[in-house]
Amino acid sequence: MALVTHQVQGSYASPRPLSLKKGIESKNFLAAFPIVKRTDIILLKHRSCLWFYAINNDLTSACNLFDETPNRTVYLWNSIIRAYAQTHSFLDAFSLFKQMLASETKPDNFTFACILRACSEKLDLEALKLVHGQVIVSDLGSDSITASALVSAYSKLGLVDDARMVFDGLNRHDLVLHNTMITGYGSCGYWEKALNLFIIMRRIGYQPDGYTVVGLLSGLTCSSLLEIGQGIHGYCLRSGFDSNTHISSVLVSMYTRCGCMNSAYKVFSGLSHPDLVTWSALISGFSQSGEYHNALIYFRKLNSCGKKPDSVLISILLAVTSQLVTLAPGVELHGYAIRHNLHSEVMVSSALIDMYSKCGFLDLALKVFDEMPKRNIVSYNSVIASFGLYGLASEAFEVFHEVLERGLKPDESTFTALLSACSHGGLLKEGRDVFRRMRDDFSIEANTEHYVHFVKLVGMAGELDEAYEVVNSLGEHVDSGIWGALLSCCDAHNDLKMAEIVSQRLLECKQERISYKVMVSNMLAGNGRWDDVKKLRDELDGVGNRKVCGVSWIEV
DNA sequence: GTAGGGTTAG
Repeated sequence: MALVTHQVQGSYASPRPLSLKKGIESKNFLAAFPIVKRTDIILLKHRSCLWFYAINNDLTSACNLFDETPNRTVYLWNSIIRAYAQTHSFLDAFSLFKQMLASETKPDNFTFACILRACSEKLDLEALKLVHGQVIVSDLGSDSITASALVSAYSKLGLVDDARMVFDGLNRHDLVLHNTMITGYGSCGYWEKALNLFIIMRRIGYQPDGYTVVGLLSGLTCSSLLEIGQGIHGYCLRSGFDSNTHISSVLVSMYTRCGCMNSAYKVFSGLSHPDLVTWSALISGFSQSGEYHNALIYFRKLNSCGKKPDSVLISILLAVTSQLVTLAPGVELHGYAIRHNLHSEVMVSSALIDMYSKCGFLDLALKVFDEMPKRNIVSYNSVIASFGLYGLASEAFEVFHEVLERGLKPDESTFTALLSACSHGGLLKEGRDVFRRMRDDFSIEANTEHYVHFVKLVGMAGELDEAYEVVNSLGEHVDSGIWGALLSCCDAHNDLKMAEIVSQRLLECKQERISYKVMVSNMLAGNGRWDDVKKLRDELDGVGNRKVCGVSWIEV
């Protein structure tokens, strides 16, 4: 009772009992008990019962027992805080932590580890900084358990430099700290830094374990890093890690990202008992490499093994069905999600919005969006993209304003969706404004997709010189897709002169593509420049691409 | 105290 009457301070509410996600069956209770040999039976009884209640979805009893315990040890505080944190009742966990700070019992390194994890899971940087301050006040800044929790928390919030500062502030680094820092680098995309730290770790004499290889593998995201991934895979085989499903899933995922589906499949088929995550990694791999039918085939195989999809796999499959523009399986998945109470999960709903809008049912997509109990930036992005897809740019902007009103932070995809909407809707002024605000107000640097949409927007509006200047300002290493966008604008406006300039630039950048040549060839033909068409035809002949030479080829 | 699959971006 007393626990519920604790003061509400700041935004932290009083703890309330909630069900635990992963309860342990009662029958395992006795087997899991430690052997009792010593004195403080009452305390031990409280401690054990509290633990028993906590793991059996009975936080009310756990709370009551906690309140009744006269001398609350650190262990007891940690147990109850952990119980709330594990059910994602973060406000309750924080509230208890504050009460603990005010009590006679001071938090130890395990309390901080638990509360720091809660900060990162809640993506609460403000709380993380406050707790970090408390760590220093408590003189636990050099403790390896607290430090690894800090490194992990900062990394999960994308603040890998802050994580490194914590790491560097320690005199001695154990294996877990190295692993945590390597994982931080890997998950933030700094594969080189991860490898450098790995090399240092090896020099010190640490033997890499499963956590180390997972951390390293997670940083390998493109085909140029395939060789490094293969090297790490070799190490896994030599170390006998290949039967570990965690590591296998990461290997499948790494090979997929590196564009090597054959190797991904080999890793998967080498497992005698792949679990749901490994199956999902494979199916996602097929989806990402455009093998949508294989994705569905392996989903059926998974079903025949008696395994049932969870919300992640449903989201993957919905993305597959939206790519295939096949409504029926998408609706079936929606039904399955409803029956298993997964339809309200943000990830599933966002994938449903995308699926319905791509299959031509914007109204159903909006219905899913309206009924979502919780939304995040991805769900907003999905609905902005949906409006854009249907040419409803002003509606897309309305949703964008709602994002800002709700205090959500727009990301790269938000601006891709908005610029795409402007491009489809021909909103030149608004598009220019968004492109500027993205950098000035939201500190997001334009990526290839942003430029493709922006160049198309400006170019299609007839401002070809401006569009050219935008692409030209990007220098030599500009993605050919951006030049391609400009070329299609030249085609739309039949500006052959500009198209030839663009072709020349593509040639200089060694980024010529057959499709671009075909486009220029068609434009030349349209303008009666048959000699130039023939020249292009000969070039294409030379590389065996005569068949792709489009309309102009037939007319020649 | 550290690890797996992830929905949006034509």
